[in-house]
Amino acid sequence: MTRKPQQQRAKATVDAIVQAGFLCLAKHGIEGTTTRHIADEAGIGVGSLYEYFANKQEVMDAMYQMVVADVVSMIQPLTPRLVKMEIHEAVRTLLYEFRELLMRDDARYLKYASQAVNVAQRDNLEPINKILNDLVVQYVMHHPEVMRLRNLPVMSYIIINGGIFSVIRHLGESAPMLTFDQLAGGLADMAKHVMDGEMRKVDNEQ
Amino acid sequence: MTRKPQQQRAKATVDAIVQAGFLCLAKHGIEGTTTRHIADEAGIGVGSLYEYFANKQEVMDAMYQMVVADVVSMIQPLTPRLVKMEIHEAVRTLLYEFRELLMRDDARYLKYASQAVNVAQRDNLEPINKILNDLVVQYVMHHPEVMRLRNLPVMSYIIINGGIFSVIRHLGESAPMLTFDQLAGGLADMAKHVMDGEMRKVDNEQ
Amino acid sequence: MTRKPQQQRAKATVDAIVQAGFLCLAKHGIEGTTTRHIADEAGIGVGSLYEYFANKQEVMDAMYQMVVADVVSMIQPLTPRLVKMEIHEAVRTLLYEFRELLMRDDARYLKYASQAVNVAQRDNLEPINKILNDLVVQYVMHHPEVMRLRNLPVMSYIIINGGIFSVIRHLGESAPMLTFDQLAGGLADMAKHVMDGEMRKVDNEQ
Amino acid sequence: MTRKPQQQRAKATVDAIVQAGFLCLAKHGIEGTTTRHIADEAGIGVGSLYEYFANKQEVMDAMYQMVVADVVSMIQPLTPRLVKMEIHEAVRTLLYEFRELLMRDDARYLKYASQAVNVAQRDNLEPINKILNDLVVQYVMHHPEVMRLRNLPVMSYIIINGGIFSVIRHLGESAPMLTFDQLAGGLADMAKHVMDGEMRKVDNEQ
DNA sequence: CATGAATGAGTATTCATTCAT
DNA sequence: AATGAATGAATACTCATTCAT
Repeated sequence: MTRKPQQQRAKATVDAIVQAGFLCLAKHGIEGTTTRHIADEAGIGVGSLYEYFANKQEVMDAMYQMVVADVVSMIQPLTPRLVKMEIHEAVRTLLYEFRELLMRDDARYLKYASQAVNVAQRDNLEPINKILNDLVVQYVMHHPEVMRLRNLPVMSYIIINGGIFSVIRHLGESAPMLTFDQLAGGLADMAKHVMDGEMRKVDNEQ
Repeated sequence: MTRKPQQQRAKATVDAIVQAGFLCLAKHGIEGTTTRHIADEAGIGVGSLYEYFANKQEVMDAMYQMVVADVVSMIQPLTPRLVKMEIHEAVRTLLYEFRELLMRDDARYLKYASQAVNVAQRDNLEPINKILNDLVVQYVMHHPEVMRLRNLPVMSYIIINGGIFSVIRHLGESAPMLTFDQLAGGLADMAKHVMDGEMRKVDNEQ
Repeated sequence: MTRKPQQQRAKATVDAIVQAGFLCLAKHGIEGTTTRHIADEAGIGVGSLYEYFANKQEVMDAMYQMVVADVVSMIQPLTPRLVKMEIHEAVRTLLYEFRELLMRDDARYLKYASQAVNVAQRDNLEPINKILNDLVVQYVMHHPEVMRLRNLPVMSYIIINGGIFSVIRHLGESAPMLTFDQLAGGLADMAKHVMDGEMRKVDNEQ
Repeated sequence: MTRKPQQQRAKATVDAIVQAGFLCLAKHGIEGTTTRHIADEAGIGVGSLYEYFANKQEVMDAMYQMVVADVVSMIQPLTPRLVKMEIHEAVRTLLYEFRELLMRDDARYLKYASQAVNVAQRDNLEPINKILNDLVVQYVMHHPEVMRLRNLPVMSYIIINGGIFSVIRHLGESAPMLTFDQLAGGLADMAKHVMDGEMRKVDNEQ
């Protein structure tokens, strides 16, 4: 029977397990990670793991929640600053922060993301989508001229998804042909060009 | 010891196994796919599978080879036509063909791509990278004005990777908020904007 | 990952597995012995076997170690008495003790020895060789006249190896033409004759 | 259905299979030898193997028969010469011939003997026992004084079995401490000593 | 006669999960 | 609360044997 951790010690244990989960994933890959690995890495017995998580999947889920939460809490405090920036700088800033998050703690999250199966399937990327949408919305509110673009949702979708994947792929490359700065700059340029181009298109239509 | 299929019957068996591999992957997911599943689906005994493939991974590899080969042989004959098109139309055309390939046979390849772990890691996406590079190179040769862009490699990288992932993600969504046409159009627009924008930038620099 | 048995219960399990190993070898022969046989015979689940032994071979190795240890701890306490005996009696005594060990627990060790492949190859019969050499050395020290024999190493080799194999072979015969007493007496006589004969030879050479 | 080889070609095939059996045993060991290995080595298809042998065991049996036959046909023509020799020389000669047989064809028979499980059990070593008994009987007939020994059967048993095993063990040692010549000489000396000693005993008893 | 393709019962081994202490 | 011992269903893979061609 899973218990809600009520004491201080219990909370620490739960956390240790999730941390251990990331470490194991990085070490042994997703298929090579066993509950025993995780328990050992967390410095507890297997039995104890099952005191706090009903099964292995729940540990994975907790890891996922943590990734999502951390992405959200990276973007949230950043938003006020981002929305005031010009698009080019905003994109670059966000990407650099994103990279920092992915590389933190021995690239824990990058490795997680690279391993994570079914990326395409998960419909519960929602919180991240939501915060990104918020960001877009607020950005638009600070830059009223953008509001005229009809294509905004499509373009956001592409830039966001394409950007995320390009960065993950790039960071995982053993012999990258581009520097990260080139990539970030390129994505930022692209966003700028798209905005300018779309704007111009709207102007011409009228 | 793996045997090379010498008789007609044997060739058919090998093929049936790879086909069954795709089916099983779609049905049970990558972790849920067992050698017995594959053998059953192929209508053969487990032993027969091992007559032609040294282990499970080799079946997976054969599937991968087939995907790569099919992508290549989709793009190759298309190239002459694409290079003559204007960028916007070229991108849209390519994306529609790509979708057709992904959705073929009950979305066999789409499901494969969605499942494929470590997509980011695989450095042996090479044949596909190569054919896409060829396409870019030939496109440039037919559109000399593009040659002036310094940013070409970066932009190709982003559009290609971002585009592939956006499409896969979109096709896998159960409740997409965009139509495929919107997505393809968006990517095409984006490519156009980037080209125009970069061009303008180069012009201004001079 | 193999675990070291820490609790009392675990130690008993490890022992039960090794015991079961001998039983299975006797019942099904070396090729017919499966890990499941052993686990069943030990009254445990297969998984438990693998908690303490990395693989089947390790169980076999543990059995081997036990045989070696038991042979050694049969001879060791016997040595002081043997070295004081006359050669004929010493050989007979040792052989009878050896038989007792081989026949113990339903001839567990005899059956093991009969099955043991590559007996000839194993260079790690060492502990047994060592204790036997010790025995010879100590025997010589108590019987200084023997020291004159040049041939000692050769003769020991022959008597020891030939004796061991003759006894194993004899005990395994379904319809032996000799009694064990005849065999043991014969080996003892032989040792005596060899000693006397070699001694005489040395005398004549001088 | 197994067929008796009636044609010339068929006989050659049967022989090739048995030869291949020895080769495989030497290469892969007894547990690593598969019917496919044997068929491949013999240069035929698996199916063909089963045309001549009902199952794998029959191939092994044929190998065994061949070993036995070869041992017998080594000793048989040698017997007339051996019986005329003095005991010491007879033993040495026989052992050297035995070694030659064991080492022939890349130590094929030695490896077979080292691998052969259950050596001790097989009661059908008979043909070899018989020819050796014949040898002893004929030897006695040529050396009438030996007939007085009561212990003859026991001593033969020990010398023969002990001798065979000592030689096999010695030839298989990677770092032997004795030369073969020392071993053979030692066994010959031993036989001589035993005969002399027993003779003397009989003399004293009278 | 010859073959090699097909087979599937059988084997070693793993690992998430349970539970007695 | 914590643990580690026990478990057994599940999995990848092997190989003697059969049989259609």
